[in-house]
Amino acid sequence: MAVFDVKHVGSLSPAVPREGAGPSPCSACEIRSLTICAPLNDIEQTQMAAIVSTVELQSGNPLFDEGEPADHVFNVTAGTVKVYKLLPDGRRQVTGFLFAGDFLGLANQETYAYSAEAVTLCNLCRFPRRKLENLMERFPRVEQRLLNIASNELAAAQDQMLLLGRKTAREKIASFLILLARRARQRGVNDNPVFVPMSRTDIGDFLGLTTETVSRTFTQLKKSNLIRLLPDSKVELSGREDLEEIAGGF
Amino acid sequence: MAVFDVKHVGSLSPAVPREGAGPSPCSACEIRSLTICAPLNDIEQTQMAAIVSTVELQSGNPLFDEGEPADHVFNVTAGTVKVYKLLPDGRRQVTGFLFAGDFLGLANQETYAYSAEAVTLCNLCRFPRRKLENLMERFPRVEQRLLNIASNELAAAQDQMLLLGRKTAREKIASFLILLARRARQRGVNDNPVFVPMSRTDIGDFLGLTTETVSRTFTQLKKSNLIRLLPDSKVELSGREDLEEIAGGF
DNA sequence: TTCCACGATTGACGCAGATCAAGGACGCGG
DNA sequence: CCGCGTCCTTGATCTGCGTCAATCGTGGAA
Repeated sequence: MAVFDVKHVGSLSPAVPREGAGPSPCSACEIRSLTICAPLNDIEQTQMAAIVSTVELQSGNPLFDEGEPADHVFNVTAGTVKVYKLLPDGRRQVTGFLFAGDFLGLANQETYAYSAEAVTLCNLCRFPRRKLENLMERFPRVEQRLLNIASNELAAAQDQMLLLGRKTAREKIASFLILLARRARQRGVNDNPVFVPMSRTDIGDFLGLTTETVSRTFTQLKKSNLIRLLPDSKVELSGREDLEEIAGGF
Repeated sequence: MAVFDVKHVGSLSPAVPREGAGPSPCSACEIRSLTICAPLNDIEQTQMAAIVSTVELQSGNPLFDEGEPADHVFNVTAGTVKVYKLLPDGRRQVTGFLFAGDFLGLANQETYAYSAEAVTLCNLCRFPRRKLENLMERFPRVEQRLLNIASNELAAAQDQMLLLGRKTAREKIASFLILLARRARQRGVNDNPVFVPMSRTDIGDFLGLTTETVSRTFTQLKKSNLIRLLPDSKVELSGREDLEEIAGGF
């Protein structure tokens, strides 16, 4: 059973003809500067468009699971995705949340090293890995971009290790809120109040805490007048300076 | 004050002439297959040799500190290096231990995102970052190799997040010993008993534990007859199967 | 509107690992 | 050979967070 819909948008793809004969939708992509496509010129972009399809994923549905053949890589264009790893007994570690512009699926083994699942309704661009690799041989700038992305992710992973290994629950939650705000700002989205679409359980699994501790810590920060919990999963960072301080200057 | 010695070994470097007129020392490099130099042909290797210098670093000395201009990248050729990040109050998270063949210094900001320090007496190859970047433009295989390395590090970082966020002290220590053994085997080094050159404090800072807990957990594994502590920082993995089981199949 | 299911919150209690505090082992310099 | 510093180990105690258990709030279905 397919849990997501796929549309082929590439001009070379016969599957689902797009309307009209205009330029590929990629040329109108509003978040291109955030994506793997950022460094492409018009000609290169056309060739990328030829191998891309789009995926819509309902909240809670898996994109892929750890251990599956890593046949595709993705770029999130809308919504929020979580990626996570599991221990044999079911303990979960969310290793990241991905937003519009973020890339995922990088794997140099033949299988995905982690699972990915939609936190909200999502749209993604999907690239067959083989075809993207061929394209990279011809367009080294894509490879450079990918290396750049990987370097950034590595730096973020190290920050996260510092958080997981050495920060208290209060520091973890403060860091998390500041992180979400920064990522929102990067995307040009309102960063205060910040949109927090994921559940307490997901937040706990990201920060190495339980849902109860996440909830209690939110309450505690609320009582300290550092945050306010607003409707629609929004959190106002009332004391952003203090939160940054608590987060430990990362 | 310089805390490490540098020798220029490149044939184009006038600094310290090497003996004789033979091929560059890189051609005799015994661990090339593990390094960034693995994919190079003879011509490319000569050009890499032209920009490399070697560094010897005494145990305990810093290679670079977080925040310094990231002017060089390195390949460890002998010994063990630790990389770590600090919180403002001094809490430390060791994000990795590096052995012969491992690459470090990748940064797309202008400064290092972490500090690096010798755990044992070390030898490293040092490449000026600018020059390596120029070389990468001409030899895409180096860039591919670097992307490959970054992907591997990313996968390792995700494993480590799972460990830090969700494993118990016993599981962490078991995972750590198995990790060291696997890395030793990769290098073609004896993996049982495994050489554990780093201090209990360093291990604790890597696993998100205190030195006391590390020590107690070693004792506990010893009493369970899963390991034996041998002289010269060696640990025999007497119950390797069980350790793998405890580690949680990573 | 009511009912139901699921996530969030709060409380009571327990425990894994941190903290505080002594020793012990070992290597190194004199 | 001794003295000293550093790292390791072990013990006693403490505590932050996990666990277990209700209860609350909310949104969607009928």
